Amino acid sequence: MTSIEHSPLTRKLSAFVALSDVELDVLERLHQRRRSFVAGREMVHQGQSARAAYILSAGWVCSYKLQADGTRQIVDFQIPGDFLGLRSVLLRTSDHSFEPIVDIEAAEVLTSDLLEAFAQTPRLATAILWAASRDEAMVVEHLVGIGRRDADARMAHFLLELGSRLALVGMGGKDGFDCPLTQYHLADTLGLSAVHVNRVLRQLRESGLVTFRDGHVTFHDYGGLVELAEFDSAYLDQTGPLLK
Amino acid sequence: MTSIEHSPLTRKLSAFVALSDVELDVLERLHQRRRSFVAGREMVHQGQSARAAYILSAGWVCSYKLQADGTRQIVDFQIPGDFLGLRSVLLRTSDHSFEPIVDIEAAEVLTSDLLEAFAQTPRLATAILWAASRDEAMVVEHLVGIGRRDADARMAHFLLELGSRLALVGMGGKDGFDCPLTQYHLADTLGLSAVHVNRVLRQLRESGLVTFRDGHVTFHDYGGLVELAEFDSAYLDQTGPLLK
DNA sequence: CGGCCATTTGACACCTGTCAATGTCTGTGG
DNA sequence: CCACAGACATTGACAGGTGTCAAATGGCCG
Repeated sequence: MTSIEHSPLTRKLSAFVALSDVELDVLERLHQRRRSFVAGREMVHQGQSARAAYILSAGWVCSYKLQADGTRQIVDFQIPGDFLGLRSVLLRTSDHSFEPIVDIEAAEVLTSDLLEAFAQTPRLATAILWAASRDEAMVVEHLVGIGRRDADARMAHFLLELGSRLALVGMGGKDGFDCPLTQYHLADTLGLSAVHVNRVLRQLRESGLVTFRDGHVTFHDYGGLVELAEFDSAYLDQTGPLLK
Repeated sequence: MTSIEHSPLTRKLSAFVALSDVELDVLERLHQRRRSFVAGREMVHQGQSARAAYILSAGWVCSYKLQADGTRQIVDFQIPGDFLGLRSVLLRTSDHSFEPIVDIEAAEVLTSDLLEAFAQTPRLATAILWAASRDEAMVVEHLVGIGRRDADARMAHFLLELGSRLALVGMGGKDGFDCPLTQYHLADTLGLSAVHVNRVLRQLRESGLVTFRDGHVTFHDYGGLVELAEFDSAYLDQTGPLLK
């Protein structure tokens, strides 16, 4: 049905697996229970046990961990088409907080509905688990970035990864994308101070590589960025293990 | 059967879920296909698609990613009782390499055997997935450590976490544990240089907190270390979501 | 207009990396 | 038994990347 306009999640999964009409239908039905959250107010606090998962349909969210000394480390961002708290419902775990960066729209998915959908359409289950697995690969890549790349490469890599993810749901391309993040978000993501983030951004801009300004990221020299970041999108692109 | 001596994995899972005799039996049967690997020789190279998973029964392994510039980032360690490449077989993903740190003993688990075991004993499946989920939480905590802790706290946190994990399989306690890692391993894990690792270790030793020497870690002031690292073992201890 | 927030910039300190040399131990071969 | 090579650990000197502190700028909104 509605082959005209699909949800971002559908769009993303379809890029990797050809889903049947039945599967598409089940997938769309997971989006029924719509909810909204306002920017800035924590959706889930770390340690709180999750009741449901969400499929983000509009807006950006970040997941992070707070430390006793007040600093925070952003672990990941969720953009339209991403699951939010998937693991937390399958197994209560994943002890971090979620905060909408802008006002968001999300579909609430009850554990029971999800399991039922999985039972009905195993290929859909595999596709969703593939997506979850890809999220994990991103966390690992994030770890590598913080551990072994200097600030410039880290920033470049982050922007490239974000661009690729957004492109997958039609929200950007090799020329750039809209981005509601502040430099503080970038700092908490990359393990830098906000001041240094600003310096790095200036340097990347003055090198003619990329501009981050007024809520928009513009790639001026995509190839140059890729080289600086040693960006290899294999961990994002891999066509699923399931294309049977 | 053999209620006398269980495998480390059994021991670990039993700390969180009371497994029935049937479940214990299925679990032990997963250990039938024994294999050995020698220290230093890469078991799996990143990008290579995995045929099977392993349950480590003796020895230490590390999983890491190599970068184009030759540096490496260790993502995680596997100690006895840990799964190795579990995700890689369920879904081909998790693009990193594995290397035994010492000679190891492992049980090879074919995907089919694993799925069959899961089908037979759902509670066992949940327990194993819980363990996998805990591994993920450790990666996240690792990320936080590299991003937001200074070298001293990072080292302290790492040693404490390792100690807790080992204690769970009877290989250490609050006084210390045997540890085959070199300072280079620590450096590649914590995102530091080997030289700086040495400085940090010296400082921790001279502060009377912990000694790392001759393959053994000795906690001299456990409470002090916990405070320095802001170590909160909640993400390790959480009793499963499944104790029904 | 007057706060408030994000951004920007400069000065300075310090944590950490790099380079280079030395020490220790182990295993190997003469 | 000794000489030697190789791996790991240790140390010092120095440079540089990043954090911190402080202040100025600019946009947005009540």
